[in-house]
This record gives sequence, structure tokens and C-alpha cells, in this order.
Amino acid sequence: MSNHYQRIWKVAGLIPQGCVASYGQIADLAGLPGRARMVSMALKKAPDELELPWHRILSSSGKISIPAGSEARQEQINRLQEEDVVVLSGRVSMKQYRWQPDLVDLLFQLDY
DNA sequence: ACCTTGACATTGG
DNA sequence: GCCAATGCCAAGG
Repeated sequence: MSNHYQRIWKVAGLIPQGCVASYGQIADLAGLPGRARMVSMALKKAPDELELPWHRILSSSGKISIPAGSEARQEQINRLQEEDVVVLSGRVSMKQYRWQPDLVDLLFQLDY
């Protein structure tokens, strides 16, 4: 598996409960600017045992990106609401919940 | 190697 | 805020 996935998984795993991030934001933090779509792929391929908080990752507009009708979509909504994140019409207010990590801490966390 | 697909982002109307 | 057009790029056929 490419080390890009590893980096994405690592960053995604650091999103605190009650917060959300966009695919693009995770890509940026993983040192992969412009590759938001790779984040979605990496999440789909992530081993279950990593227990990544995939539900905290949304489109940049705050909309849930999982297609309607999918079972995972409702699961994402449920998980967010369990963390007291308000979801209205399949959307979360990025303004209120966006993760704003301390970049220095992040570097330590990622072993750079 | 070529073409299509997508759990994306940005821009312009 | 919604939508369409564009750009993007790894995966899978």
C-alpha cells in the first residue's frame, strides 16, 4: 500500500471527537495538496482495525459525501449526532465544527 | 496504454 | 445557497 495512504490514515485518526474536517483539509495536512479524492479512496480502503473516525470527514461545504441510499450514510449521521455534532439536511456547519489543529503538535503526532 | 469513475474543490452565474 | 463546468488524480477495467 502506498505510503500516501498511511499518511492520510494517520492524519485522519487525529481528528478529535466532536470535530469535523474536509477531505481537502486532510489531504493538505498529510502533505498531499490537491488530492482530496485520494482521501476518500484511502478511507474506503482503510483496514477496520484502524478504527478511523471516517464519519468526521465531509466535503468542504460541510455536506456528507456518501451517496444517498447507502447504509454507511445513515451510519455517518448517527455517529456525528452521537458526538453532539448537529446535522441538518445532510450537512454540518464547518464554521462551527471544523477541526483547527495546532500545526506544531501535529508534526509531533505524525513523527516528522 | 487508454478510458472511465469518484465518499473532492473551486469558481462563476 | 444551488448548480454546472473544470481541474484533479489514483484505481480499476
